[in-house]
Amino acid sequence: MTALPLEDSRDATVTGDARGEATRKRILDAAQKLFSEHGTNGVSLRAITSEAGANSAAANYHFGSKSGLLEAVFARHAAGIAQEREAMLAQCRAEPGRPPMLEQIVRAFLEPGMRGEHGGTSFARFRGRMLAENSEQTRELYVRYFNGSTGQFLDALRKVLPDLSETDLFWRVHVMLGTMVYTLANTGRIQALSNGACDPSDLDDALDHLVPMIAHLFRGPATPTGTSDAARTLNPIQA
Amino acid sequence: MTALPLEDSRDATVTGDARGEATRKRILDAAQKLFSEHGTNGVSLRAITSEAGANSAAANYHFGSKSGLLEAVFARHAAGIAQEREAMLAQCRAEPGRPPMLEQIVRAFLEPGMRGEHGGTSFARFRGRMLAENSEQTRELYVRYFNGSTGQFLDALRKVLPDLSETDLFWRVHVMLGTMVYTLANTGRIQALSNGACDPSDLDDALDHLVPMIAHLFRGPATPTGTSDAARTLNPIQA
DNA sequence: GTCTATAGCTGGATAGAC
DNA sequence: GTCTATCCAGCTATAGAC
Repeated sequence: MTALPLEDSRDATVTGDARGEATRKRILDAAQKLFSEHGTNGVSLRAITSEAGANSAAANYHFGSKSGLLEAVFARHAAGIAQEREAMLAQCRAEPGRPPMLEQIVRAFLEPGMRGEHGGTSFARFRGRMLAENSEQTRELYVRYFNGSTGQFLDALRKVLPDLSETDLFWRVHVMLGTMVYTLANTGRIQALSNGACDPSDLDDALDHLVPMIAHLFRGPATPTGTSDAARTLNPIQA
Repeated sequence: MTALPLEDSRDATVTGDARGEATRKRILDAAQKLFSEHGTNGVSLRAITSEAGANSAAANYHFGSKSGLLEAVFARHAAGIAQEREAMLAQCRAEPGRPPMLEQIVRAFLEPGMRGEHGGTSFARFRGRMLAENSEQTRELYVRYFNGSTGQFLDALRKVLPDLSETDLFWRVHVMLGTMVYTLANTGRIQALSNGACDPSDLDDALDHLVPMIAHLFRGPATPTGTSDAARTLNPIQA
C-alpha cells in the first residue's frame, strides 16, 4: 500500500476505525436533531446524511435501514435514562429536611428524561415526537427499554399512596405521562396563548413547575364512582 | 342529450350534484379515519380515495391538494366544537345542586371535543394526531379556529380562581391541554402498563376521570418560587 | 363529476469504484 | 469506510377522455 496523503483524510489524527465511528456519531446526531424537529416521517435519509456531511449510502452502511437508524438513535440514550431513573428512585428517602417522598418519586421519574444529561433537549423532543407518532416500532421500543423501570415507579407510588385504588393510580400516571409527552413535544400552544409568559420549552423550569403539580394530583381524592354519566357530572369531588 | 340509463349511475335516486357531495363526504370520512389511525404523513391520497371507493383524482378535484383535504377535514367539525364549548361555558352557573363552577368550566372545555357529537372519536383522535405532529399548518388552524373560545375559558378560569397567578394559570392549562391531547392520541401506553385496567380510549369514561383530576389540579397551591433549582427541589409544596 | 393514464418528483436501498 | 451512480417503488398532481 502507498502512504496515504494527509490531505485525503478528513481527520488525519485518528485511525480509519475511529473515523468510521465519528461518521456514525455525526449521522446519529443529525438524525436526532432532524427527527426531533420534524418527526420521523417528515425527514429523509438524504436530509440526515446531508446535515451530517456524509452520503446517504453511509446511513445504510452503518444502520442497515431507516428504521434501524431510528432504533439506534433511540437506544443510544434510552437505557441511560432508565438506569438513572432507577438510581434516583433507589435514593429516595423519607427523611426530615428532604422533600416528601412523593415529590422525590415524581422528580425521579421525570428528571432523567428532561434534564438533558442523556442526549440533551433534542433527544427529549425526539422521544416526544416518537410517542406522538405512535408507531408499532415506537411502542415496541418503549416496552423493551422502559417497562422495567416504569414498573418500579408504579410500585413505589403504591407504597406511598396505599389508599389509592389501582384505577386511580393508572389514571394519574396517564396524566403524568401525557403532560411529560406534551411538554417534550413542544407544540408551542401555551407559549402562543400566554404571549410567552409560560414557556415549557425550558425543561428545567418545566420540571420545577410540573413536579409539584403532579404530586398534588396524586394526592387528590378518589374519583367518585357513579352509576351514570349524569350522576358523576352532578356529584364531582369536593375541593 | 340521451336519457341516462339508470345502471350507469352509482346512485340513481339522487342528482348529479348530490352524488358529488356524497363522494366528497366519503373522501372526508375516509381521510378522517385514516389520518386518525396513521397520522397525516403516514397516509397517501391513494389510500384515502381507495378507502372511499373513489379515485385519487377525485380528492384533488374536490380539495385541490392534500393539505387542502387536511384543512377540510379539520374545518368540518372544528367550528362546531368551538361553538359548543362557548355555549356550554355560557351555561355554567354557580347554583346549589350543580357541580362547582370549576368542574363545570373544565367539563365545558373538554367535553365538546371528546364526547363524539362532532365527528366522533375518529375526529377526536385526528386532532390529537395533528397536534402531536405539530406542523405549521396545524398551528395556524388551531389559532384560527380555537384561539377565540380558548381565550374565553382563560377569562372564566381567572374569575373562579382570582388568587391564581398568571404563570400558574398557564402551567395548569398546559397540563390540561397535554392530558387532552395525549388522551386523544391514544398511544395505548397506559393500557399496556395497566393490563387493560385503565382504558382512556373510552372517551366518556376518560372525561369522568379527567374532569375531577383537572379541577383538583387547578385548586392546588401556588408553585413555590425559589432562587435556584435546589431551593425549589428542597421546598416543594406541602400537601 | 369521475375516471384512466401519466408526468414529474422524491424516497429508500443497493452496486460497485476507490 | 465512503463515495457516485442508479434502480425502483411510491407519492402528488394534472391532462384529457367520457
